[in-house]
Amino acid sequence: MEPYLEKVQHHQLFFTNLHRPRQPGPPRGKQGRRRGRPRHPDPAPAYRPVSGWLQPPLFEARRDFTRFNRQEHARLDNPWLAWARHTAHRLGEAHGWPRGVRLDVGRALVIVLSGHVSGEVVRHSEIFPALRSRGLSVQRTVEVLSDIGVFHDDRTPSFEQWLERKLDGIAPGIRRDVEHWARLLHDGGPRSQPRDESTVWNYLNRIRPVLLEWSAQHDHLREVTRGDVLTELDALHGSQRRHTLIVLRSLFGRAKKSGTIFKNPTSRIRVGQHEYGVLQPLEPEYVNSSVAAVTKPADRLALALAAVHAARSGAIRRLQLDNLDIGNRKLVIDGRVRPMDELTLHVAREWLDHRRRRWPDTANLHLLINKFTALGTGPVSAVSLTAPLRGRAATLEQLRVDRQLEEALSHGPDALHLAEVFGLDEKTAIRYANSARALLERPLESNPATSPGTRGSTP
DNA sequence: TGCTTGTGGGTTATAGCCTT
DNA sequence: AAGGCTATAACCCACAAGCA
Repeated sequence: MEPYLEKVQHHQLFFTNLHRPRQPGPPRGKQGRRRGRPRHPDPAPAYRPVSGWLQPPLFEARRDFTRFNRQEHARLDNPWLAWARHTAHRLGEAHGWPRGVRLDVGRALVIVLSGHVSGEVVRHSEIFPALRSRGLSVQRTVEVLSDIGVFHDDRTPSFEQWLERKLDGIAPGIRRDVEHWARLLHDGGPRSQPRDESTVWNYLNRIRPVLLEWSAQHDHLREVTRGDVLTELDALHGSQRRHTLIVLRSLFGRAKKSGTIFKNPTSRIRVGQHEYGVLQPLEPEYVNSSVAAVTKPADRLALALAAVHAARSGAIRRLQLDNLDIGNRKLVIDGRVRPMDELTLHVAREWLDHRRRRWPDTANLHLLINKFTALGTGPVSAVSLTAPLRGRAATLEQLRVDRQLEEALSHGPDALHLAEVFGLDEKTAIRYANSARALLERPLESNPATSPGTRGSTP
């Protein structure tokens, strides 16, 4: 055993009792949350907390690691540094960090921990400028520091910064209720589940123009009348109107519950049923253009999964290695077992070969990984999956819709069959079946303007 | 070991559609 | 009716690779 390990193990005991962060914090909704990254300007980078926070000791001066000089300041015998290097080695092995990353983390730890003494914590704001200017990975270093329990994350959560920006300009009396409502949506409460962050973004963005307008006329939500709400709604159409009403209902419902308003001005205003158009099949040339656009093994596999198995991009990202059973030619997508066809089998083999060659040591169990996620254990981001088909008519989602429609057309418009094959909700399956029926009745009529395939793009 | 650099891919914000 | 998911664009970070 290397000499420093003995010291270090002593410290480990000390540490586990005193400084190791508590178990991961309260459950916050769905898995696969993204960890935000610092955003410029540097001094107050944003992030989303993932686990318990350590409180920093009071009155501790902020250190300036940017002046660190290896010759002058390195103290390689510091036991904390030794323990951290040992931990980095362990984490690196476990996650298959490439040589470059391991060396970088090693250098970063020397900078941060050479002068470290017991009881101190290392703040994100202290190390970020020093490591960034030297091109060292802040994220991997933070992983090691967190593991040995000396890291304090002092970044402001990105949600807070976002909320502050969005509440700006709203009259104080209204703002109080809106802020309370938004926080409750985000964090959850005694009788309220925490919502997905994107839901909160959507909600507040949707009604912000309305709130700004009301801020000019009213001081408090209490003064908003049913007439005010109707006026706002009259200016909107379609899904804009639907959503605005739904969100206002959510806001006023909360305000009523907490007693800040007496009467809910949105009650008994009908949202109305959403009219769905007939789903249109994709033109073959759109599909061909997308197929031609994907050249990398991972993208080809994603395309096959969407186009053949009607998998949603979220489901593709979540796929684990053991969801793929090459031997038995089976595939498990979101819990549904599907037989694997020739094409999928082929691109899957291609990808697995590539994956093995490029990241032989990765500890990530997800089927699809990239150079970032190979170092950790999370899924790839949504963007990385959808980017190759950006700007094309046949996106992953469109290919998926097309596949389901095709099944309905070739197998007959049978909702039960669709629900079974693709695991669709009954209502959704009926919608596909209806579209198929409409298309079968008038197969020659096709209007590209209403086709979902043309959404957001100019072919 | 340390420095520079190109770029693949990540984050954020927003609108619209899909699912339950 | 409510909530969640996806596509997209702008912006920019982190990694890999090359070199000294």
